Parts: sequence; C-alpha cells; structure tokens
Amino acid sequence: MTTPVTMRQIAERARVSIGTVSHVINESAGVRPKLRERVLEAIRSMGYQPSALAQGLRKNRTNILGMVIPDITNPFFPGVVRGVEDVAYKRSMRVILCNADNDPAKEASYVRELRSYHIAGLLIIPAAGADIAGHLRAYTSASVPAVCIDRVPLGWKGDAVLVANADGAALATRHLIEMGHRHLAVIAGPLKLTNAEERLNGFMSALKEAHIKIDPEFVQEAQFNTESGYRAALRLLRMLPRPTAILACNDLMAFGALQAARELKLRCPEDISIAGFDSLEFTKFTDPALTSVYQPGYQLGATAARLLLQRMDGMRSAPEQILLPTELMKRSSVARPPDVQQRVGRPSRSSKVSGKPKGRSRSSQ
Amino acid sequence: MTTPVTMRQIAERARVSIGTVSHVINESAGVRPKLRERVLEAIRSMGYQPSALAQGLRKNRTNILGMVIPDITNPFFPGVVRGVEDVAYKRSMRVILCNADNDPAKEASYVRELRSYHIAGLLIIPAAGADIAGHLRAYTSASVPAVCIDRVPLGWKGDAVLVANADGAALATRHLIEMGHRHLAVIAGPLKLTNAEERLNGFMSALKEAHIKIDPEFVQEAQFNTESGYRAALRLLRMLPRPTAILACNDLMAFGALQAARELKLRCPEDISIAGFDSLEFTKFTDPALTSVYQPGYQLGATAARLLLQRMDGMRSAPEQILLPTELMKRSSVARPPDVQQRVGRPSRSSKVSGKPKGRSRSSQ
DNA sequence: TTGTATGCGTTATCAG
DNA sequence: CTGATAACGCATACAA
Repeated sequence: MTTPVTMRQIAERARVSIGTVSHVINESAGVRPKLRERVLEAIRSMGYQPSALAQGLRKNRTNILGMVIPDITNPFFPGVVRGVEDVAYKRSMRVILCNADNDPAKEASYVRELRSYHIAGLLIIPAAGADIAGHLRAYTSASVPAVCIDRVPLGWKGDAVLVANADGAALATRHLIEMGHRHLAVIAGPLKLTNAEERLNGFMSALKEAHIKIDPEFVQEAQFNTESGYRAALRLLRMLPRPTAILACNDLMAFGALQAARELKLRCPEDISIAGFDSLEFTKFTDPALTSVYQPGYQLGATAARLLLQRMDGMRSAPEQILLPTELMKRSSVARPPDVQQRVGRPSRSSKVSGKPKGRSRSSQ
Repeated sequence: MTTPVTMRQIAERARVSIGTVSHVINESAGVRPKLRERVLEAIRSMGYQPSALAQGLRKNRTNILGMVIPDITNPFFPGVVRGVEDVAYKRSMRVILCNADNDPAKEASYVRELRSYHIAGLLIIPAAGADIAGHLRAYTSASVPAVCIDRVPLGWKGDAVLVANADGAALATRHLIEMGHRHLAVIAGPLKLTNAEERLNGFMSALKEAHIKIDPEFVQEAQFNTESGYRAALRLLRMLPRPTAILACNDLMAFGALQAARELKLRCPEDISIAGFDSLEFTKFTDPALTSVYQPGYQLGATAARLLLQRMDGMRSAPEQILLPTELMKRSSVARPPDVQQRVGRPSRSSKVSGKPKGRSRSSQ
C-alpha cells in the first residue's frame, strides 16, 4: 500500500519549504547551493516524481496530446501514430490514442471529452462526413492547437498535413495507361473523405488528359477495407467487357481485388492489372507484389506533430496545409493488357490512342 | 480565447451551491427535483464537462489506463491494442499508449512516469531482458493493478494473459513432420522473451517426440522482425545440406524467410517449406499464402483489459495466468519435402522414422 | 435536502 | 534567496 511521494515530503526531508522545492525543480528562482543540494538529494533518494495531474490542474495544461484516428487496426495508421509519438516523446509529451471507428458520434464524443484532460494539442484523422470542424474550433479558440492528418473534415480551414493524393492517383493511372490499358476501373474510397475524393479526381484527370473515357460503372465506391474492396472488385470483374486494369485507392482494397481476381480464376497481372495506394510494407510479399502509390505515413504523423508543437510554442501564423509527396512504386501486379500483349511482341509505348471502347458492347454486371 | 466551464459557473447559473451541483452529478445525495432540474439544465446549456484532471487529483485515481508495448508498427500489436481499447472504452476508460521499442530503459522510464498520471491500471507487453518486474510491483503495491500481455518479465508472478506458445509451435512442427520433413530448422525470436523461448521449446519437444534430432546450427535466434528473419533464413538456406522446412517463430520473420528463399531461387513450398507464427491478416495474400499458427491478438488485449478491470473493481484473488489457445492455419507454404515428393506418389503418413540425418555430411554455412 | 469548508499536489505571487 | 499562501476544479465530510 505504497503512496506516491509528494513535494511536501521532499520539503520535510530537505528541511526547506515546499516553495523552495518547487523552485529548485523548476529553476524558477536561484536557490543557495547548500539547500539546493539537499533538495536534489531528497528527490533522488525518495524517488520523487511530480504529479502530472496536479501540474496540469495548476498550469491548466498537461503534456498530453490527444490523437483520434479511425482504427489502429488499419495497417496504414500505425505508422502515422508512431510518427507523432516519436516527435512527441522527444518533447516529453504523451499521447492518448482514440479509435473513432469512422463513427462521427464516437469521434465527436472523443474530441469533446479530450478537453477534460486539458490536453496540450489534438491530432485527428477525421471520420467521413463528420461535422467535427466546430468541435475542433472549440480547441483552437481555447488556444489549444489542433491539426488534421491525412484528410480534413468539411469546413476545416485550420492546420492540416496531407499527402498529394490527386498526384499519386494520377501517377498510377498514367502508368496504367502507358502500359497500354484503355479500359480502366477504379475502386474509390468513401467519397465523403477528402483523400478518397482527391484520389478519384487524380484518376479521372489522368484519364481525361489521355482522352480516355470511362464507363460510370467502372468507378465503384467502397470502404477502404479488404472486404469492401473484394466485393467491389467482384462487381467490376464480372462486368462484360471487363476492365483490364483496376486502381484500388488503398492497399487494403487492392488486396481484396487480388483475392477477387484469384477466385474468378483471373491471373494478375496477365488477365487483370491491379494497382494500390499506400504501398504498405506488405505489398512486396503479396502474390503478385503489388504496384502501389507510396504515401509516407510516418512522415505524415511526424510532420503533423511538429506543426502542432510549433503552434504550442506560440508560433501563430496563418493555418498551414502541408502536402507531402507521393511516389509510384512499380512492382509486379501491373502488366500490359491481354490484347496488347498478344498483338505486339515488344512493349509498344507508342502513341496515345483514342481511348474509346472500340465497339465493345457493355452489359451491366 | 474560450475557457472551459467549471462547476462554479454551473452553480451560479443554477443559483445553487457548488456542492449541490456536485451532488446532482454524482448522485451523492438526494436533491430537490426543482433544483436538480435547474442544475441539469445549466449543465446542458453551458456544455459543462468535469475536469478529468481535478477529479483525478481529488480521487487520487484517473480513468486512464497506461499501455506500454514494444512498437505499434509491428503488425501483431495493433490488434492487441484495439482489444484493450474496446473493453476500456465500454468502461469509459482511456488509454495512453507508449512505444518502448524493446528498449528496457525507455520501458522503465515509461512505466515510472505513468504513475504520475495516477493511472487506473497498467497493461504491458514487456521488452526483452528488462528487470521491470520491480517497477510493476510498485504499482500493485500501490493497489493499481498491472497485467502483462503476451509475455512476462523475469520474476513476474502477477497477472498475465498469454497464448499457448509451446502448443502452437508444436502444432506447426508436428505438421511439418507429418508432411515428411526430417530436416527442420527454426528461426526463434529473442530468447530472452518468454514467448520466444516457449515457442522454441514447443518446436524442440515436437521434434523429440518424433525422435528427430536437430543440428544446433539449424536453430537460429533472430529479432522478430522481417529483416532479421531474412538474414537468419539466408544463413539457414546456404547450409549444406540445407533444411527442407523452416519454422519461423513469428510471421514477420517468416516473410523475411520467404524473401530469402526467393532470392536464392528456391521455390516455396516445392524446395523449402516455411511456417510462421501469428497468422496475421496478410498471410493469406503472401506468395505463397503462409501456413502459420494463429494467435488471437485482439482477444489477448481484450482479456487482459477485462482482467485489469476486475482487479480495479477490487476482485483481489490470487494472480491469474490466463492462457489463450493457438491454432494452426494450414495454407500453401508447406508441402512435402523434395525427396519424399519424388519418392512416394501418395502422401505417406506412415511410420515415424528415426530422424537421423542419413549419413549426409554437414558443413557449416 | 442544501451549503460550507477542506484538501488533493502543484505553481506562482508576494512578503520577508 | 526563502517561506507562506492562494488558487487550479472537484469531491466529500460535516454543519445547518
């Protein structure tokens, strides 16, 4: 039944006042070396540790960062979390992690509740369609900074660290096109998410710049998880004529697509090319290794945390929207489409053909 | 520059004393309906939320759980974390997550520091070789419960939730043996970790019960990560004669082994069988799909959190060591060894042959 | 049933 | 330089 040692006990042991103890700890005033040494010795020998609670109450600010994410179980997020933790740690800040499960209500309740811990700042990967921006402003207007990561909620004009989603998607799409694909499909994320929307935009604009038209049915909205990607891919792959390439807007959905293709006895990449987005660690082990757009998850988190720390330090300038670059990682899940493969012996990187579906009839799934 | 609303303001608004407000909130005393309603209304309209800090300070206990793990980036851990978060959430407890990076010093400092938050309980996946047991006892002796997950530190006799590591490893090993393998190798985790040790023991005892001897060089100690598993596999696969099957004691190392085999132009499972441990979500997408021992990560976390909650509720009985079962998931990375494959047309599950290497000479890598 | 007062462990202000 | 002392926001024992 041990009880934590307090400043009062240190003061008694060192035969000084409690105020003096505070002074040597915080160096808030010069203290005569003699006393100072006694205090330090007492702290050491008694294993004193200040109560973060009392400090927080008194200073009206803790060294806790709140972080709310959709789900740590989604393999893209651990890297982000680790990024913020690492830079937070160096500043001796700790983080309370909250999984909002893409549930706007749960998210809002977390965001609200975190205020009661007097957190020093809030990092959030917002859920779909949440009108959380107001809650977030409640923080900033109480001068505790908040920064959004990966995407922003409707109406948020504050700090955010994002990746070049449209660029990345366009990169992948252009690659598909250069490989000869003309019948491209896309499995988009939940379009209420800004990042999902941006990726779809990137895909579309790459198509447009190559003058390729797309059947509306070839854009499928899904849920950023494997199961949902699997079902979307199944729908896509059962269409006739079917697409020769699919861009899945995250790797989890791409994995689902891989699985769907396999079940339909379609070989990847011979029969169907598949590209993903995230370039998770695992993409190099999949069968086939997944071509995917890399986005720097760890950097995303680390950068956001650094920005937050700056704000905490009083660096108050206009809100920043930092954009981190993406990069296309070419692996084995993308190849030339079947017909082109048969027609030309060597890769024909030749002309940008008009992408009109050449008279192939189309029936809905 | 908003400032959070306090009980005092609620009291003023409802024209009652601060004590009365507290009473209606905590139902610590009957309050006349009239007043009660006024207070509730004030709370609602002003958006009052009690300060977790002040509460914690006063009650000397917060609703925060401390959780220290090696690294959230290791794909086995997110599930565990999620498990504890989910059960904690239902009891309106929040969790501070700490990545100790398998660094005993960092771990110890986290464990020590978490006390200053007056956490309600501590969940820990201990690092290798840390003499953290003492620090942990500091908690229990202050009557804040601590439970170890997945492994226990040296000398810890308190609560723990573990999986049947030895069983699982034996399961996988027996499967390898039944498939006809007689030259088995193992990539063990850091043997200072109890779970790594138990898995190795399971492997060894399965070998023993089949009367198979193993060359000491065929047991390689590695680090539970891909890179380390890769290097260990490389060492193993360059030995002559080389093993026909490898049990990697976690999936990350198995992925590394897969990669090593690929680089050495060895086909898996035709030339070399590989089994893992964890059965991560991704194992079904690898090339080939990885045979692996499933351990219930989410359940591990959830069970540990429930045990912790019980202790918090004063359920003080003898320390429990809960053991969760493991299960062998057979996929495609294990097949009959090359020679057996050639020799017999049909699977020969026949006799347990003496496992002596039949006069094959052995040279160190 | 309601109000008052005290203290949780700190920090910070202000005399001495 | 050092020591009292007053908050911080809340819970609770006790008084009214």
